[in-house]
Amino acid sequence: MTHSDTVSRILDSAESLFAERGFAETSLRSITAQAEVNLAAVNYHFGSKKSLIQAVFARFFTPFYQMIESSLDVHEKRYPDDILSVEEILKFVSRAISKVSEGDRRRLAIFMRLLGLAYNQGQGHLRKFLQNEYRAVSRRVMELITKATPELKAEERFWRIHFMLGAAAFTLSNMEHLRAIFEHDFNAPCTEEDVIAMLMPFLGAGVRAKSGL
Amino acid sequence: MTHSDTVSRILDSAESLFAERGFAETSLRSITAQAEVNLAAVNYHFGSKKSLIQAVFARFFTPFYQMIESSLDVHEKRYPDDILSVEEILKFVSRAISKVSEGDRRRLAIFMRLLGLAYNQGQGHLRKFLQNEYRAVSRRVMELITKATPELKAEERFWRIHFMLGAAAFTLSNMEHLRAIFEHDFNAPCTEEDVIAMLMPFLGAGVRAKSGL
DNA sequence: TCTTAATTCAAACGTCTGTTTCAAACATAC
DNA sequence: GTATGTTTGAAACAGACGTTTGAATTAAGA
Repeated sequence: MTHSDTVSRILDSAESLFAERGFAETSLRSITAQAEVNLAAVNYHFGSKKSLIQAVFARFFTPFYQMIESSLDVHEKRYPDDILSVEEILKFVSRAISKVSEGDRRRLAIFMRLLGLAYNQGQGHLRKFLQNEYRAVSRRVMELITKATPELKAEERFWRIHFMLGAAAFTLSNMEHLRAIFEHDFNAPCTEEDVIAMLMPFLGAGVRAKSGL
Repeated sequence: MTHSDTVSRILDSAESLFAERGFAETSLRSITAQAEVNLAAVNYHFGSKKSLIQAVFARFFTPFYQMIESSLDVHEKRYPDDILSVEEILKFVSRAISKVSEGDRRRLAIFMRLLGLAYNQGQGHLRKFLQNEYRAVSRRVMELITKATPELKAEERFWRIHFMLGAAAFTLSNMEHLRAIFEHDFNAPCTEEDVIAMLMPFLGAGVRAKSGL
């Protein structure tokens, strides 16, 4: 068993258990048991539980943000001065998410669940960590949205961006529960892609709503 | 110190600490310390930590749902057969929230934070508890929304209701953080009422968006 | 006032937590 | 093969946790 094998086995187990139970509710012992590695391996390779949590996020978010960056670069090179619509911007984001979680169906749900947890657990440590770590990309997306919604006052745009983030994070992070309820109520299947396809026009119409001020 | 005094002191402390840190991250010792009561009082009066958590929610949600129920009753008696718009339905809900948290500014934030946590912590125990406990009222609101959006297919309405719930729960439960960011970025004050006023048209436009199917 | 029940209190219980220790096993280079 | 640095392993650590106990205190009714 090579070094990186142990590390990634820990990350795999931590990722799924964190998404399933939350951070405080997941013990290092349950992680190392599922990963079939020694308990001490976590502190040896990551230093602490806190650092492990950050490492789990970094493994998710770094390729995600890189994907957005590069696809935006490609687009801007091909169509300079093109102004994207909100829906098109969201498409870039959702495509990046799909690419990152490619192959493993479960990873999309995990990704979103972790995003939701980052905002709701641990007194905001994770939120601050992510904000500092990926400031550049979020700035860039924010500026694109600003260009896409010139009619909005900056203050109102700020809030609407967070309304969008909230609707997306909440829905997608509870995707599994909600889909179960849906399939029970309607006796019909419903894929993640279906939900995302319905989410887009909701968000688009929301940001373009007549001002409430 | 009478019986109910100890009980409500525990509930007060638990409420604010849960909202601040989450459930697993809040110990009974920190709750009883802040409440200035004995540690054993929690298990004596509530039986367990789990029951205490449910009691905290019940104290919040019972008057909240009763407020909605009664105000809807009044309205339907005065204007039978009146079909409410989505915005009007949301007004009923938000007014009920305001009434319940009347007096204490902090309670609105706590209320929402708890709602967000209920969906994101503890493997969904709380979500199920709330769903079972307050099934009647949520059904009633759902039916009103159905009447308000006859053009939507039932499946799409299901998801849009949850998109709304998500945007509201996420935004309002992170209200304190978001307001801090806002006031830093814009050097301008921003009240809870301002945010809610901006949230309404966003949600209204979202549910009325052209179908994405 | 005496009795009885309800409540508070300090202390302890057993269990689980993240972390540390240090020897054993491993890999790598000379 | 020996020496060196890296990784694993079993065990133990100290501390925090929710819960229980049983005696002390308070409140209430007859």
